[in-house]
Amino acid sequence: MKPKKAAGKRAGSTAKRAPSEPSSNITMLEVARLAGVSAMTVSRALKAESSVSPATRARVLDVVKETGFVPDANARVFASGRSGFVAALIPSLNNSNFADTVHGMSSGFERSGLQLLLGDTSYSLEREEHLIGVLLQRRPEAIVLTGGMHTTRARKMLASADIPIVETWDLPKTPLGHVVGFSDAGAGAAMVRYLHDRGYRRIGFIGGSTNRDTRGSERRAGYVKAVRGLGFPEGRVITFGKPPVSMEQGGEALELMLRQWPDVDAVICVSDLSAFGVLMECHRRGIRVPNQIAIAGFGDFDVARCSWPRLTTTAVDCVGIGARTAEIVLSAIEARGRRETMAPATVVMEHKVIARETT
Amino acid sequence: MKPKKAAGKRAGSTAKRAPSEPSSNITMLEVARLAGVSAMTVSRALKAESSVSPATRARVLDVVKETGFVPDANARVFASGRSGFVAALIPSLNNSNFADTVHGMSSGFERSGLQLLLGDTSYSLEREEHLIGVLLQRRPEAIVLTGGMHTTRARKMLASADIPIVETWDLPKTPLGHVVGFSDAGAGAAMVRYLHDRGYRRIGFIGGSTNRDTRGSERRAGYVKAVRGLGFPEGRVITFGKPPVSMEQGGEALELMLRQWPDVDAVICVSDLSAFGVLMECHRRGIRVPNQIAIAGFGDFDVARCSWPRLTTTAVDCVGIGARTAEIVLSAIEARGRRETMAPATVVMEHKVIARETT
DNA sequence: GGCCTTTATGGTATCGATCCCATCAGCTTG
DNA sequence: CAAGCTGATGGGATCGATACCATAAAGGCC
Repeated sequence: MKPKKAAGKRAGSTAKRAPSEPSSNITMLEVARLAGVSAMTVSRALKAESSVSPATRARVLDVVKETGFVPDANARVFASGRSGFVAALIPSLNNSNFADTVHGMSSGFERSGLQLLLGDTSYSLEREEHLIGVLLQRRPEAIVLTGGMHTTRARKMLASADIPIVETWDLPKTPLGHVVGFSDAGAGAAMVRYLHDRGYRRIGFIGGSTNRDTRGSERRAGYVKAVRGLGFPEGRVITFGKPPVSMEQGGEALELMLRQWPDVDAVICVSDLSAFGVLMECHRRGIRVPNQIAIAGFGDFDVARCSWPRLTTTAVDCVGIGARTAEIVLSAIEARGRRETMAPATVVMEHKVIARETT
Repeated sequence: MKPKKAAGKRAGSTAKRAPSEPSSNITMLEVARLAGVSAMTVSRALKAESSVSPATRARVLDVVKETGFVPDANARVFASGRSGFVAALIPSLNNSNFADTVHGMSSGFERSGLQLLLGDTSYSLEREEHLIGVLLQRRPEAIVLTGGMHTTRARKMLASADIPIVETWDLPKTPLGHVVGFSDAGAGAAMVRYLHDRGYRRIGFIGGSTNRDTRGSERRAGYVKAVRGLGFPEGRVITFGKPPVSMEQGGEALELMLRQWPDVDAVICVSDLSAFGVLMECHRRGIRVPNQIAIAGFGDFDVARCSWPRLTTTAVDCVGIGARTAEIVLSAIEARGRRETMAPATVVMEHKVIARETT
């Protein structure tokens, strides 16, 4: 009744497996048997740099090819203690900026064999907390977060997970670990200064109505501070819609802006998407851009580079954020392999105003 | 020397673990010991619907909370034979249409506890093949592909994996399993007919220069066939750039189109992105849209809905593709749980022309 | 040629949770 | 009140690959 491991036929054990067990039941032991070696040797033959004689390796790889054996990563993880996963949480997959960062990361992990385990928080801290709980069960070797705002429980879970953490896009005041980000407030302020230099004086801001998007709120805060610094006591801020603010909402926000401050001569938008919405709405209303109103966005999306007229925006190296994050994760994991702990790194990325035709 | 499982102190075993082993070493057995029950009871207490007395469950959950115990999904997978993963391969994360489909899927899986394991093929069949090999090692319970084109080796791997397969977005002639897609050729043809009905006669097509994007090629094929059907022997096709064709490339393609066929009165673009590029280029050149040239896109991206003038396009329910795919995957997995095999399903989604201001 | 080092390989325990089966207490039922 | 049933719980085996250690074989050196 008890098929021990030495048994050649393993079919008997399938009766005890879960219903979803695939019928193709080729294991490393089976491959080993067919190649006339031990399971250990098969394991080594499948690793690139381990010590197996060329003849043995060839024989094993032949059998692997014949049988179509695919090693079970779950068993590997279980035995080796290394999951090969890096968990990454982003506010939205459907955002070119974050997609670029994901791309930068995944390119960076390509050679190391690490695999991204993605989670989409929909800009919600509760969803982030939930996803952290779920993803940590997979025992990722590191975790990458977007932003520096997290629930208390999330922070607790992250702390006890005891893995390298990278917070991206923001520059949190009390980082959980490593940081690769930039100053949104600085970006907001820089755009105000740029517009002021170009002669604009009645500068408004259009953004989301809640603080769900902390990066957007920071940009707004930077705007407000800069405007005050220039001697205009009051910011002309229109907050509209739940983040992320869409193109359409940008157009609607312009309506509100013009009603409240008809004399506005420049509008900074929380992202290029809303800026584009504003621009198109201006076309519809026959408002000349930039003569009557100047428009600036954020993010240097394709649509900003290609619109007519081309949108002035703030560019951040989104792919670079991902690439730097991957580098840090790799170093941290490597350090851990040497039983060392990598000192928390903070990488501040640049943001720069890209002056185009709308200002 | 051999600490058997009955031993209370488990610290001795850590010396044998891999270097990356987290120091927080709380296992289910540890929780069980602290709660004064068996590991099995802890396991049951953590599952919602299993038979544990309320008192015991409460005691166990208390200990879980205190210790911050996070169950190891890898061990669970290993013991239960169910990975809880569904692998999904998409051509590009940085595409609103595919991101929508991913969103539809992940919403559909939300309640079942299945987790998406995403791979980005960059429109490359070789990368797809590679990713299939990598992802299958994680023993996903189902795999979702985009399109019906796959390498021979990929097909072989998928067949021997013996899990439910869903091909999305296309309608492959020889499906690997289930299908949730629509007819790109039909969409291309429908747009030609629509433009013809509106009185346009010299209709051109702008798309990518290779067949990497099979969906784009299908749309083009549908266009060519429809144009011939209307009695115009030659299509006016500009192929430009490697897919996915960007906004900027759309503008450049217009240049080529006008040089080769200056009399073109309508342009169908392989996607809204290139259509938008064409539209903006028209603005730059002072070409009136739709009076001098009509423009149609594909995909009903935000930018089409919001541009000035608004872009005529073909809408497909991208989120719906994901949602239906999730339903099918869930049914197939459930059927497999009953040791049945679900008959291959084919869901044909609708596509419809959204007439707007550019035509 | 004997001794030591290096290389190739096998044996065995092990990771942590779950499955199957056994058991036992407390109830119901005729 | 015995027999049968249901619900709660524990025991032990198990999933598949890898770490560690042992050992055999091959080669180098004086």
